[in-house]
Amino acid sequence: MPTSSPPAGPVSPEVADIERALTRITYLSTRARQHERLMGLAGVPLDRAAVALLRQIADCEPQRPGELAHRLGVEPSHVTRTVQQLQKSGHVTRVPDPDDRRAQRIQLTELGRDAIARIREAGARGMQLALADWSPEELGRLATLFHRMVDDFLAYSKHIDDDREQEHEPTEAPPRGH
Amino acid sequence: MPTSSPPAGPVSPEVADIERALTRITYLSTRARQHERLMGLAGVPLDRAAVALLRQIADCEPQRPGELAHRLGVEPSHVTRTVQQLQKSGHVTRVPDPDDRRAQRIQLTELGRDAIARIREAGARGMQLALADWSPEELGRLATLFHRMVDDFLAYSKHIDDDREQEHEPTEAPPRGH
DNA sequence: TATTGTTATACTCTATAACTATA
DNA sequence: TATAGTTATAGAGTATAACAATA
Repeated sequence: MPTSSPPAGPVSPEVADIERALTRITYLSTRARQHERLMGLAGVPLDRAAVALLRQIADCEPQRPGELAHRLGVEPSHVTRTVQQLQKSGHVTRVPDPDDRRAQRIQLTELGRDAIARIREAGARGMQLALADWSPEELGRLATLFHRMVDDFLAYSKHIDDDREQEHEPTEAPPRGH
Repeated sequence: MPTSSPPAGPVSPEVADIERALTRITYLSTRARQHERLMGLAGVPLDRAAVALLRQIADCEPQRPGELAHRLGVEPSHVTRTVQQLQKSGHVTRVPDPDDRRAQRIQLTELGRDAIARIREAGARGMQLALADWSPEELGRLATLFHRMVDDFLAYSKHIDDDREQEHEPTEAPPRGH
């Protein structure tokens, strides 16, 4: 089994460019300073872990902890911990899962809903200022392309995970090819 | 001095959309699992902190530790620590700064140069696969817009920092306009 | 027995504070 | 005295491992 797969073909310069830009902005935007600035603007005192989780909950609630962990790409124990904090601070509540008594679904409170709205608003407002020179058409094009890129990344990532799962599971059907 | 600044105007839906997509991909791409996968593909055993620093060094070498810290948005002590690791592992060396004997500039070794090339290649290759359906024109448009977005973010961020500095420093010249 | 979630623990990454050396 | 860097320390964020409860 070849561990370090050999180069398989050239990479387009555009993609290489995107890769650099994305890693750069990714690192910068996850620094503590940046986070503090955002929390200051939003008037919300939450740490980074809590914000990431709260965003995910807001996207589709009520959700089970396991589902949240999966979507965020973190371990379930981390979700447990962070949910407990958010519960103490009054940003989320738990409601029993009608289908499975092992689980409890996580739901935003009014405070949590308000917090996430402020955070998103503050973040978007900062971007708006940074991109003040852009025409509405340019912004629209970027939004469309970027959104599509993220969707494709997520789909590809899911695809990879499924493949990896198959490798470890006993194959039910005989493997064909490859 | 108003601490929680009141809403100052509407945010365009496009920008709000970009903000969501960016934070999502940002969080996911900085998870440990994702990093391990990348290192596996690249055949390079480096932790996240080391990779971030190595990328920055590769962008413009040789650089002083303070400059690296500034560009990465981290504290100088973190750079010190990470450079020491990279030096032990043979990815960077230090050369005396001719202009300032307090500092030593950081430079990639052959191993370091190779490592960063592999990492970038592996990252870009993964993206290429995820975006396999895109036409070259679409990729080009995204690359252009995205690159410009990142540049504008950096410029805006610098602008903010400068303003903050001025607030704390005694003004030397009388402030004119704004 | 398998799945879901939690508790306990440890490790990685990064910041803060105190210190050193040169400017 | 101010600046650049380092050392020492601590904290936040997240993973791993062991466990409990329900399916």
